[in-house]
Amino acid sequence: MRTETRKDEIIKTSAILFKEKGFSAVTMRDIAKAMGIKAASLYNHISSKQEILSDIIISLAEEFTIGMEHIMSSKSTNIKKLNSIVELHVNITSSNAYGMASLNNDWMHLEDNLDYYLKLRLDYEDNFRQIIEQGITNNELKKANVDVMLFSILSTLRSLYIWIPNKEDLNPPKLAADLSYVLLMGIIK
Amino acid sequence: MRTETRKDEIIKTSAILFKEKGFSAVTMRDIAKAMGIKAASLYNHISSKQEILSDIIISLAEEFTIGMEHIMSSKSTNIKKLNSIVELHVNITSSNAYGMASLNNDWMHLEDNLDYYLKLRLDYEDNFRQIIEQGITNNELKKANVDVMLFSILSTLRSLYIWIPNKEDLNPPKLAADLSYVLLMGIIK
DNA sequence: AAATAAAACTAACAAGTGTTAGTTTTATTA
DNA sequence: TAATAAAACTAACACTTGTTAGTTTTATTT
Repeated sequence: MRTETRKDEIIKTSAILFKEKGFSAVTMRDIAKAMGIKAASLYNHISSKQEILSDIIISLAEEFTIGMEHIMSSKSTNIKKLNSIVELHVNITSSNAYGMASLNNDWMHLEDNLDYYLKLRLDYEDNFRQIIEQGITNNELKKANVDVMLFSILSTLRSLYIWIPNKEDLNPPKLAADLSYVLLMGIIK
Repeated sequence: MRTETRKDEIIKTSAILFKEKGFSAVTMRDIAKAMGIKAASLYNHISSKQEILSDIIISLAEEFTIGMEHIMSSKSTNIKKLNSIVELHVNITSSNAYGMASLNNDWMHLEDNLDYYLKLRLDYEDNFRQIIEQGITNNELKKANVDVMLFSILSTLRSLYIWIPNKEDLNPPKLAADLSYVLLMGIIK
């Protein structure tokens, strides 16, 4: 179990601040103050403000990519795959809700890693769409507008970071189950 | 039909830039350059950068409030009310997708109007929740987790601004119908 | 205890920030 | 056409930004 470095603490603290005000509105002096040190001292551990953002976002994007690869290579029904995607989002978001805010809102401020991030995101969405399409082909899913289905589920999952920190008594498996139910079965009786 | 003032143009241009990079990352010089003038000239029409943001967000928030008031006072079924909410979001978002980005991502940078905005948002959510609860009471809706239902629908509707500008051939009534179907009926056959 | 490494500090920089004051140009009205 | 109003301009301000250089303090290792 890797012990937490000072750099990890900086990234964690930054993520909290980034979620509150966004990357651009948080200064190095804000981050330093939150850690009880001076801004210049941060540079003993990180090389730039940009690196902090990049670390937060890319590590999360790669977590999603790995999770999706597992799901794609599994031999389950498409509905079960959708359930797994919901679980993936709930799990990642509940262990790092602050970082998810940056992933969602500040990805455009990536510099060196912007193209890489965009590729990971596009691949993820393509896999997601494929699962839905196969679900329709296999008569598991309704023959409705694929893009609307994809957009609707994905935007709910992407917004989880707004919601999760407020649930004090968070039970990830239960939340995933409730969410899957509503997203897949709808709300009409 | 009110003709567009220079101030309106500034707000429109700003909203486009705010959507791209967020309020904090856009400078008065960026806005001016996009309009082909100098930053100082903006101040003949607006009193501060803050005022631009406030105008964008508050006018939209009030549109939603008015729309919700109409829906609440109508004597339709709760399912029809939910359909109307979907339409409300699709209509407002398709006529001002750029502004919706600020409403969603930059509300925390409001100063004088922050409390007012938060009150409008809270009232809106309370009305939305009430419709869902009454729908369950009346046996129109499934007896599932109310917060999950609310969160799931609302976060999809709030994310519409990301999606709508990409649909070149946008047909708002059809989009609203497709969305309502997926959100209310689910995707499982 | 001496030597080394880690992590903080102070001081400063060059560039960029929102905004103001005062002036000139352009468009509208009398 | 003269007077007025609208909208642009230049120049500058006080402050904040990310970051660097060089130094001192604190902690770890030999």
